[in-house]
Amino acid sequence: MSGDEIKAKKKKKEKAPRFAFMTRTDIDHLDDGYRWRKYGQKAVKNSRFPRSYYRCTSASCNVKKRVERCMSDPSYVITTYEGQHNHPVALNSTPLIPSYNNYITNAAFAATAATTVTTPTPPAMLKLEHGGLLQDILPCYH
DNA sequence: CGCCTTTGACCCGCGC
DNA sequence: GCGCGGGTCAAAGGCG
Repeated sequence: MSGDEIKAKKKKKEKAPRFAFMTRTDIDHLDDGYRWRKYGQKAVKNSRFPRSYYRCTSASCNVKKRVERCMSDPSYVITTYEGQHNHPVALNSTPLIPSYNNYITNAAFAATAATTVTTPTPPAMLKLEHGGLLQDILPCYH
């Protein structure tokens, strides 16, 4: 890893836009068009289920992804995106959710630029090919 | 062969 | 001052 990353993290908190949403699916690996590499797994106190940490495999892509199961409904998965992709989709295959990626970027940008909470009028529910449904979007700031 | 996954241990920041 | 939680990294192995 590069000291720059650690330096950036330690010296300066990079303003990575955080965007979280709840999805109902049995699979954690939803191909949004990008490749993710799991780099850690830790159990949360509030949840009896472990939380998974993913990171974009792209070289210049410092995007991080956090996947956790709902404490009350294990059938629901909370995905939190941190940062934005800096390179085009590496997957030449058909992305599972075309609007998915665009939606995240839009929401993240809106949350960062707009101080006031303004919902960009997103699709209420996106149908996932895996049989899941995009339930709701929540501006997660942790 | 290449790529990704998993586990453990380590480290830092903050709270009380 | 001390402790805890959360987060990250590294290495190895397995599989397609």
